[in-house]
Amino acid sequence: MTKKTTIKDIADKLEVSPSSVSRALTNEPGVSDDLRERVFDAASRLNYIPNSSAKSLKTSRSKTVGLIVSDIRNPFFLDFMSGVERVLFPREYKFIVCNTGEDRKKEEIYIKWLIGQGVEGILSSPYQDGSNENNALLYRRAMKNNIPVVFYDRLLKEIKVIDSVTLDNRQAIMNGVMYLRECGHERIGICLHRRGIYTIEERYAGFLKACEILRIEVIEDWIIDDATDPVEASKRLKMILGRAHRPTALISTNQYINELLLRVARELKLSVPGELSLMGFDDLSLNDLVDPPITTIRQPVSDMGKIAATLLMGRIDGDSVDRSTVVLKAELLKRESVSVLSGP
Amino acid sequence: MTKKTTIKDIADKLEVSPSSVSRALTNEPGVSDDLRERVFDAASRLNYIPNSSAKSLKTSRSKTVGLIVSDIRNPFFLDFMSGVERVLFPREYKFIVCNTGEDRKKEEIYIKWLIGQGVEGILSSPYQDGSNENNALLYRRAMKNNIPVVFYDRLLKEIKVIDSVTLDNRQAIMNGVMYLRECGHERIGICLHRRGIYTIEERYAGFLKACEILRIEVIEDWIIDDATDPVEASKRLKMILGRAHRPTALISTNQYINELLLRVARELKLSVPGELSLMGFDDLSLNDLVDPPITTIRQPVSDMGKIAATLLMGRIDGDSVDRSTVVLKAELLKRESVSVLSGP
DNA sequence: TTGTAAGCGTTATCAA
DNA sequence: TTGATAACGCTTACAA
Repeated sequence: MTKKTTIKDIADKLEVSPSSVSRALTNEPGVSDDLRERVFDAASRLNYIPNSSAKSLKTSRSKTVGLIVSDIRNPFFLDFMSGVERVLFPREYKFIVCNTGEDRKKEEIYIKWLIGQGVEGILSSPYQDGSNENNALLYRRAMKNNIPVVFYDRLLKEIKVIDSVTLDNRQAIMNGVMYLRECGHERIGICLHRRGIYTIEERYAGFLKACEILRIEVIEDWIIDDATDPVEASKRLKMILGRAHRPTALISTNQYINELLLRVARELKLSVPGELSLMGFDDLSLNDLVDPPITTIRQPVSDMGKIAATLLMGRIDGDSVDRSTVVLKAELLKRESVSVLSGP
Repeated sequence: MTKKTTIKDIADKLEVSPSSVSRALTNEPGVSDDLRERVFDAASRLNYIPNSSAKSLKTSRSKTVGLIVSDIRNPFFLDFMSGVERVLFPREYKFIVCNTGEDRKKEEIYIKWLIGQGVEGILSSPYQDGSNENNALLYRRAMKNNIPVVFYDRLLKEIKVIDSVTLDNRQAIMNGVMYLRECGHERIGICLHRRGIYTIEERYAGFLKACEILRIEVIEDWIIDDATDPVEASKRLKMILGRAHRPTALISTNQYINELLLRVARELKLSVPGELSLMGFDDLSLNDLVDPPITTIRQPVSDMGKIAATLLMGRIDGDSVDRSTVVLKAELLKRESVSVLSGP
């Protein structure tokens, strides 16, 4: 095991002072070209790698941001992260991924750790459960400590000072319901992933609103309000679909549910869309290779990532514009899992 | 903007020395229960968050590891990361995700940055292109600096001292080819994602080996050796499949290719598996909802993550056992995209 | 049990 | 243009 090279090693080797080496390395003015060159040369020969702990301790700038994700297994984050990375990397910012797994405590641990790490900003999809428990306090504290936060995908309603990028979830579902209505569907159910989560609540609200406008009767029983346990959710779904009076169309609220719905339909040997229409949420490229290709509400996820990262970079650069709340539009990909009903 | 609370603030408030506060906070012995309690109390009232830069500068332990991934958009990493996270989080280790996007230069930048960050270990799926360019030197340097490295998914052949977890890629493809042979297929093509990549080369070698053993003729023309550009690859595939003498079965080497193959078959209106059999690689849960459900070679990805992380933790704890090279077995999920050919 | 002081690797201020 | 020195926030001998 060799010791790591430090500025001091370079200084000793060149018989100059550490401060000159530092100046040379950071491209500060006030170093002769000759010395600068010799420093760079020695640095590369000695395999010098700057110690970011020391650097960030001294300058309190770490070129690092935190990315808090609610569930890393959700394909959503693949696209989101790649959007984020595309804006961060060219600016030499790195990001630390923190997976909270929808656990408030974990989120808390991570926020504190990120602040302690000296990140210059935080991108977060915050957690909030049915009982309104959340980490608003911690996000406020980060802001107070001059660490800008940008929320993406989800909001914390009580915080009115944090930039955000979200989807127009209500409108997205409303468009979906309207499309179903156009296709003749009046018996519509919805499968919510989990109550309390911002996006899910918004999507649910959009559903209710659309039903109201279109005078579609909302059947309590056709609303699955928790699909975190797929086995339980399947059971309920099967019960609902097993009855004579059953929905002709089901709306999903994320990619997990898309699959769940499809599987249940298969198990029940219900033909899709013949006997049951399905509308998905979140598009995976496989969704149109599925049997049948699923009509899906698609979010511009990668754009969301780029915008969130861009907002954050702006704040780090000291933009003092008003709070930005970007709301993106969803797109309805009409494929074949929704049937056109002829008569009533 | 408020200033962050430091140990010194707590010390001042309590009128004790910073060292006592430090001892209390880190649960070191030699502090009275009374003082410890008061310290914790003050820390929480002052919203104290330890500064990890200072801590890691001093102790050179950061409780952080680096995770280098070759392409963050590959669903593989979802499962892999969640496996990693499951072993790291309980041990209070965090991980920094570095996406190299199959770019040697980016990988280099990240490795250096990780070392500079003071990570205690690195999990990496290293890049190596056709011309054998890679960052072996840097990984060696990390090891020399006492930063253990564990390779997963891919290896660098010239490095014989680094722990690894990989799939038995050759056997995986060999089993696939054997299965095709059992089903009566003798005209088999393969679509490689990109030459030079360790896993792809291994899978290709497995293919050749199986063909040799089973006396299957290898038709050069039926080997797509670069599918990084899907448009180009589609064209070639269409040419091959458009001819009278064409393969009856095609093997894929990752999830991207699975989709590509399926799409091409659709465009050509070739029925699968009637006119063309398809064997996928890497399983996505959607693969069995696709039309037709795809027979797929599945890797135990999440296990790979757990094992890689466990090996790394072991090294960090100072295990000085010999190099571990864990090789995992793939599983062949027989679904419906492979037909059984009756006669010749 | 508590305090003092040095030092981790940098950068920034000031003086030479 | 260069060098000495202090400081960032923390830990850790060692002394009290």
